Amino acid sequence: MLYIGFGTFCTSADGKLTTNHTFQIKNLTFEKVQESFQANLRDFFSLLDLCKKEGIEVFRLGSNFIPYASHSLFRQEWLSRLEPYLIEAGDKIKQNYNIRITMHPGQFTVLNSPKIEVLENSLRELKYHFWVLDTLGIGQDGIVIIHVGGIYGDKKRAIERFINNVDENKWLKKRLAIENDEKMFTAQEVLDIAKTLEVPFVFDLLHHKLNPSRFSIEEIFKTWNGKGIPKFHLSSMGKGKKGIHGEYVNSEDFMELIEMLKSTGLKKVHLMIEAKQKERAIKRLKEQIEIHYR
DNA sequence: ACTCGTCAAGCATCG
DNA sequence: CGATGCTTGACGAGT
Repeated sequence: MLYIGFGTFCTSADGKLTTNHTFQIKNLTFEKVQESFQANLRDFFSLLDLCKKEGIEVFRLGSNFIPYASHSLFRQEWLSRLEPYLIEAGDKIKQNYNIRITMHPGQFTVLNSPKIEVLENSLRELKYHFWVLDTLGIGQDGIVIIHVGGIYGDKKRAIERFINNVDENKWLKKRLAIENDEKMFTAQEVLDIAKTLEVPFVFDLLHHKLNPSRFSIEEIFKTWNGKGIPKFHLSSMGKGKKGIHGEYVNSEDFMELIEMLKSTGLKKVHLMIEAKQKERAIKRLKEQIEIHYR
């Protein structure tokens, strides 16, 4: 029997709670940073309460948790001033919640770019994400997920560059995880990279359907050694253009993923539900699954 | 009181 | 070669 723990991210379905409070860069001061951060921290705990109530086992913290933390105008001493709040928050999480915390930097984080400044910015962004999780005292299963990046006219070299850049920054391997995307790098290609680098591979079913390849599902599990319960992304197509996340998740898409996983004999997986209706989508899916299983 | 365009960042694709 | 989509909250300008 396969047990599934569900996950949600960043905000509540009603839009009232978010860990992405921010402001415009032209207004950057420590006071503005602290103001947004405190709002994010407050909503973070409300969201953790919501997860507890709904039986949600994974939460992805928004990248704007500390706005502009990797920007060149952001002073490093500001992080030290926020550190005590994060340590306190981390203790609270450990005491009161049993939840996995992960992060997922935006599309600007590109580790295989041929442009040195893009790579440097990406490393700074990842360093910030790692610092947040480290300071909160999050364990090894607190992964930071990114995509492989661009192709730049030569996919083979783009992959080599990704591998070299991670190898030259070994600290990345502590939390880095990589995901297949809907246009460029297929599940097969990302899985190969993950095996080479010994970082976990996060399989996204919707991306795989838009950008298909052949791969072994058993190989995915091996990449998770020591990095917690294998994590997958599930979403359904929204109306209109392809690639847009739907409001909810179809139980057909869920069943498709489960069929892939079932044969492997795995006991437990984490399923990040990427749907606009967030916890409501999880609730609805759980109700639909009950019907399927009975 | 509201709607609308703009904002740190990268990439590929489309016209 | 310039605009657009990915994604999302804040905010200032305009109505």
